[in-house]
Amino acid sequence: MESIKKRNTKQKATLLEYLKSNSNKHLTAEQISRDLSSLNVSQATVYRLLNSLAKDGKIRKYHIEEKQPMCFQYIEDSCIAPSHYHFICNTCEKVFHFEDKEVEKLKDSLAKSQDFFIDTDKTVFYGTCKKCMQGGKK
Amino acid sequence: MESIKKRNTKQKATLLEYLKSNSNKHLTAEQISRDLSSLNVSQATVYRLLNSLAKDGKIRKYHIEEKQPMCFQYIEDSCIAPSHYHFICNTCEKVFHFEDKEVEKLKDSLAKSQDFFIDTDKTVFYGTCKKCMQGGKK
DNA sequence: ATTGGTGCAAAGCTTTTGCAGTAGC
DNA sequence: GCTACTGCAAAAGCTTTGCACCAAT
Repeated sequence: MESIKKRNTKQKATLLEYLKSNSNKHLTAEQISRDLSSLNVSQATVYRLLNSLAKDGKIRKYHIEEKQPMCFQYIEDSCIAPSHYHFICNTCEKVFHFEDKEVEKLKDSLAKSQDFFIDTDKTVFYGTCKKCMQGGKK
Repeated sequence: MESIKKRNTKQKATLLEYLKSNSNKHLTAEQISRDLSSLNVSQATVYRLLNSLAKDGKIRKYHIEEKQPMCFQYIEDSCIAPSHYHFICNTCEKVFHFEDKEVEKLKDSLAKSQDFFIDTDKTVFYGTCKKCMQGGKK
């Protein structure tokens, strides 16, 4: 099935390098495109590459609450069994990293009872962080 | 702050009735608009009402598939704690609904250890379903 | 030399908005 | 009678796509 041979282009290399060095951020396609336009990567190519990489599991593609645009983030090569998970606060939109053994339990439970194999690297938890819960802003 | 007095219009009543009788489904704005067009509710009004109701917490607004359109669902007056969660298979992209007590445990655990209050309505689990796991990926 | 990738601009889709008319209170 | 709400259509915002050219293998 994997008959289509992919080529290594400068644009792809540029994008990957950019994503790797910004792997701690959540970037929109528009943001990425803006930053790469000076490096000779067109907007259309950015979109095409992002979709392609997401399909290959090289980057993560997701929505951050309410806002329309998709966000992308590079997935580290090394972490096959990620030791941490992601949580995004709906209010302040900050991204938190956490570790919790209950996540693994949930994973096992679902594998048994539902036959779902959760990819915790792609799953992002949404909710409210302590600060926003207390501050109680909009 | 709540100084703006809201009016009860026929359009709003029509939409709410429609959403209530379809509270088990995940509806896109486009779908809703299509169904209500014959009942004299315009598309613009549907969008305005959906946003308004979501802001008031009467309905739930979220992205389910990777695809663009937002989905909406009526929030039952009685049930504050929804009983099911969502899981999307990365391979076949189907959406699954499931119930699992471990999710609640995880929620409690994180509330205690991390001070994160997970909104399981908005959190979508990603992974691979049984069928795709067996069938081998595309 | 093949043929996948790229750039450009146009098209596509979903959602929002300006404005004038309408209807709720 | 106010003025929030609605309908219409136009506009906006994000993403995809057709086509001709370019470049990786």
